[in-house]
Amino acid sequence: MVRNRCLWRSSGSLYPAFQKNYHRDKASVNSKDTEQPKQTNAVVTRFAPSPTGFLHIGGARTAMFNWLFARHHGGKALLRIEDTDKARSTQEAIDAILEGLDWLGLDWDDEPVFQSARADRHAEVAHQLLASGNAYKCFATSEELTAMREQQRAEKKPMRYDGRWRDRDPSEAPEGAPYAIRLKTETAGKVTIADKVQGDVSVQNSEIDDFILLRSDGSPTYMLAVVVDDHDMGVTHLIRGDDHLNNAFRQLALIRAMGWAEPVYAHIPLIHGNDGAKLSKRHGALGVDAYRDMGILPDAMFNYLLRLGWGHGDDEIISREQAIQWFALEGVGKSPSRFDTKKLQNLNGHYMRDADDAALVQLATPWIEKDLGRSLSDADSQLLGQAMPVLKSRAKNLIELADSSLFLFKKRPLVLDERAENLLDDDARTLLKSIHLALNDLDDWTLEATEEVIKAIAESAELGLGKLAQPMRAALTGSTSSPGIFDVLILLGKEESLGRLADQIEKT
RNA sequence: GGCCCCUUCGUCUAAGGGUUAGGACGCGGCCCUUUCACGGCUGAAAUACGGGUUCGAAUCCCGUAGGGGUCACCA
Repeated sequence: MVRNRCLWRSSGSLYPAFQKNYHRDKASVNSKDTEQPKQTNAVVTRFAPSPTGFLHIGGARTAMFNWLFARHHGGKALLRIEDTDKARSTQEAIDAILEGLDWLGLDWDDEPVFQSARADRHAEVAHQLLASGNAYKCFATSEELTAMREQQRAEKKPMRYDGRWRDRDPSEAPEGAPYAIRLKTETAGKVTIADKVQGDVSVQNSEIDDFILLRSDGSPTYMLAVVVDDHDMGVTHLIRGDDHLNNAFRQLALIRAMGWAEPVYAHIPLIHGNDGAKLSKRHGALGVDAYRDMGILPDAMFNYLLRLGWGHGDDEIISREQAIQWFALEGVGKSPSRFDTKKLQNLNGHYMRDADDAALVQLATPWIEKDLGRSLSDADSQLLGQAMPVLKSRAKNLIELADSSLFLFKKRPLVLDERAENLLDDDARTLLKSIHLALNDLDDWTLEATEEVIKAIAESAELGLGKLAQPMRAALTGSTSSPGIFDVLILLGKEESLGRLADQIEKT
C-alpha cells in the first residue's frame, strides 16, 4: 500500500524489497524445475509513468487496468517511476502523478521503484550481453549516424542502424574512442507476439535494427531499463498503451538474448481527443487533477475510464468491487476511443446522488468557502448536511453543488440575480405580502404545514402554485431555481425566511 | 515514406454465421412537476466502401478508402 509519500521520498533505501530480488534470476535459472510449474498463478503488473508532467487520462486508465488486472487475479500491482531522463523529470511531476493515482483510489504493492537508481544493474546486464556475444560495441558517432539517416531518407530507404560495427573488430576503432553497446538482433525470420488485446502481431526480424542498450556515456537506454526492471520486479503481465507495441518486439529480442521468461503482453489502445487525434495539450484539460478541479468525483472518473474501451454487456454503472470481479483483458477493445466529457458529467451525477451526505459536505466545503470568502461554521456545516439530500440530486458536479448551496449562507438582504429580479414585479410583491402575513401566523414550521398555508393562498387567489412559488424562490434564494420551495422554507427557518420575504416586499 | 494496428448510431459500447443490429451519453417529443434537476415513456440515429466464401455475413477471406501508432546515444 502506498499511502504516505514521505515514506519513500525521504528514505535512503528506496526499494528494499527490490534489492532482495536482485540476484533472484541466478538462483531460479539454476533451479528450473521449481520455477516452471508454479509461475502460472502469480500475477504481477506494473504501472511505469515517466515523470515529465501530470497524470494524464491515458496514463490513468493504463494504471487502472494494471491495477484491476492484478487485483482480479489476487496478484501484485507495482509502481515504477521512469525517471531516467533527468532533464525532463521533475519532483513536481512525481508528486502530481502520485496524487492523481491516490485520488483515483489506486494503491500499489511494495515500494515504488525509481528507475534512475538502477543504472548500475542496467549496465551490468548490457555488459553481460556483451560478454555472451549477444551485443557489441559500436563506435559510430552521433554525427555519423545522423548522416546515415539523412542518406537513408534521401534514398527513401527505411531509417535503421545499418549494423556497421556489428561484425567489425573493436580494435579498428580509434584508441580510447567512446562506444555504445548495441544488441545483436536476429536478421532472418519473424517474431510474433500473442498480445492479449491486439491478437497475434508479427514483424519481420529485418525490421528490427541493432538498437542501443548502453549509451557511450555509460547510461542505459529506455529499452534496456524497462526490460531489466520488468524482469527484476518479476512482472508477468505488461499492460500498457499500444504506442509501445513496436517497442515490444525490440524488448522481446532483448529478453530472449538474456534467456529470461517472456511476459504476457496486452497493448491497450490510446485515448483520443474529440477530434480523433492522440490526446495532447491542445485538447484542453487533461491531467486527472484538472477533472478533480472541475468537481468530478474519483468514483465517477474510475467508472468512466473503465467503460472507455472496455465493456461488460450492457452494464454502465460499475462499482470498484464489480470492476475487480469482472475485469478481463479480453474485454478491452482494439480501437482507440474518444474522451467524452458529457458522459463523464452524467456519470458524475449518478455518483453524486449516490454519495454519502457527510462526505459531500466535506468535498463541497472548499468551493463554498471560496465563493463566500469566509469559512463555514459548525452550524453552517450542519445546515449544509441537512440540505444535502435535496441539493445533491440536482448537481452534476461539486461546483454545481457548491453553487446551489450558497443561498443557505448568504446574508440579508440578498442580491437577486437578473432573472429573479425580473420575476418580482408589483403583482408578485403583492402576493409575497399575503404569503408573509400567512406564514407569520404559522407556528408549526414544517413541510406539511407550510405547504398547506401556501396552497390555501393559491386556491383563494385562484392561482397555480407556480405563481406563488417562483416569487418566493426569488426572494428566498435570489435565484429562479432551487430545491423545492417548502424544503427551502424549512432549511432557512421561520425567522430567516420571513426576513428574506420582507426584504423584497419593502423594496416596493 | 517503411513497418504495425484499427473501422457498429455524433460518442462509449453489445451482438464472436441466423436478432426488427441491443444498451448508455448526447439530441427531439411526451409524462411527472412549484423552478431546476431526478425519474418514467418515446423518437431520430450505425455495421466505411467494393468484392468474395456461405442457404445465410456486422461477424470469415481479399482489396480499397479513411484513421491511428511507431520509426533517436527521449521515455
